[in-house]
Amino acid sequence: MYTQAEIKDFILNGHLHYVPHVSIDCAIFGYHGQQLKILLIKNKFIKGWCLPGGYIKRTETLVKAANRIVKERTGIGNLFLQQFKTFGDPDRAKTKDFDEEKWFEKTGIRITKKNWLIDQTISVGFYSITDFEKSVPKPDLMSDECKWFDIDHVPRVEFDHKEMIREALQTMRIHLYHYPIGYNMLPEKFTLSEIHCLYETLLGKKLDISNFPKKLITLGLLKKLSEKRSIGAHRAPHLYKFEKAAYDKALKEGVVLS
Amino acid sequence: MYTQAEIKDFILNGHLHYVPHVSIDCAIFGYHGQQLKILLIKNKFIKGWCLPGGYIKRTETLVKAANRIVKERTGIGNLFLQQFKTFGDPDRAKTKDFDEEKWFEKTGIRITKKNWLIDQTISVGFYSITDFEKSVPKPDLMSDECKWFDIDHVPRVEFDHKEMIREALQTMRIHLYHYPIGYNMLPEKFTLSEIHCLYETLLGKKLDISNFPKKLITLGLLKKLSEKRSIGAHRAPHLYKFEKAAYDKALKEGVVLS
DNA sequence: AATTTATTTAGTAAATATTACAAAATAGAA
DNA sequence: TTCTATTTTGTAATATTTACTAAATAAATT
Repeated sequence: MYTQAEIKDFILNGHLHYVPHVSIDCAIFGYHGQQLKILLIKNKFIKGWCLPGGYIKRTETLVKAANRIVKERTGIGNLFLQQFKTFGDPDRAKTKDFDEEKWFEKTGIRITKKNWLIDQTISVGFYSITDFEKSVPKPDLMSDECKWFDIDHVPRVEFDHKEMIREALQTMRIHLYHYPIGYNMLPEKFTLSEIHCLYETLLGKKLDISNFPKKLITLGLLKKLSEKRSIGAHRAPHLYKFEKAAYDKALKEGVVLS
Repeated sequence: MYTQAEIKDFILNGHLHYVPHVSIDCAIFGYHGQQLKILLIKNKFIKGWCLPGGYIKRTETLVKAANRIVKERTGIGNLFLQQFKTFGDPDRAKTKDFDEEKWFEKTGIRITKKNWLIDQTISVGFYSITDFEKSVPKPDLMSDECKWFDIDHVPRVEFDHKEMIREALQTMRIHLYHYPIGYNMLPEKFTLSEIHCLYETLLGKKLDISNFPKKLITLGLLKKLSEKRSIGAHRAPHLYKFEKAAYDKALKEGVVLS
């Protein structure tokens, strides 16, 4: 929990430690098995849900700030992170549902028009991907809930966050098509089934189980290990790992996966 | 020309009209024939060249601000514009070469640490593409030159603008691969040679003259017109235009061109 | 120890797409 | 009419993708 003194200091003096007028919002995608989810938080003072977000410390790079925000919400550090778009419409943060009385009750402060939090803010959107089973969602200073929603059943979200989710998903899928993103989302050693399942979940479509790995192998991205994983009463799958050199080259120069 | 009074007002009161801490930088690509160029400006007070940039008016959307900036530098409005990345390293705007004396001489102001222009700024990068022959480059308030450079012979640039140029080019080429960008850069009616040449210039590589148009035609993106264009002592090429419906669908859903 | 089960993996034929090149078409100039 | 430069169509060779089949095999069951 955050103390009222902490909250008060953030509201009154935050602009000394953070860059005003700029925020970061994170579309944190979670997958597990065949389900793709997104992490949302419920702000205490407005009705709808929001993407987790925050401000940028004056000493931080953008990606470091995004990392911090994602770690605070999920408990997981050093996740794969990518910018997808920056949002800056003058009226993007308008809402009719701000509960002024509740704000005063919780913070003890009547916010003024001069406060740094009130002025127009431009938000840099990042997306990240993680196995949601490994996360421990935690609300932030201004919210009282933080949880995963199926990507097909997102509740009403505030501000321009619906557009953000759409753009994040679209960019993530284009990236997935061009770059071997998997490195950041699979354990060091994994089976062909696991990477196949990951791609199906993220892309939201079926990929032929027999043909899918061939592309990756043809491109030299995967290295077959002699180890196998024994799970269940059936042929044990080989373990693979990414071939670092080919992987980095593909990340840098781009490839085309299906 | 800008008067000293105008410059003074911008320095002292700009934060009332513009969103502080956020700027826009534009990688304006120009093509003509087989040459790809980029528009740079020479700031009066620092040594290297820079991407054209500016601040966002408090009433503007990001894309509207970018449009204004591009129009002010090139004379051309409503160009094709796309965000490519936002840059926010805390030390991104550091330079050793700021000429303080010259600044004072030109503006009559000793800039203080409290001035809105001095504080940390996060910059949203946009790229655009145009036929450079149609442009009339014009320096801005703080610069005395504005001109086109061959993409392979960019001079020393300041700040993180070298990285910006690299990122802009890379994003533009990925977009070109996924979306039929041509609509915004060709006259309404054009020949197959013209669109072929545009793609070769932007991608920086040769595309088979015979095979290239087949893809576009197969995808139903082009509509053959009965008109022809007579240029020179050889077979006159047919004119084509984009098939609006298929084009919009491709823009929305993405396709794969080569 | 043989059989069954579930799944991985290799293999392949057919369909499709790409590439490289050749040839035909044609508008205007000579 | 012939020549020139370029557009446009055609095609054979090659490569890739797709859909499907069959073999392999680890563990469970009989």
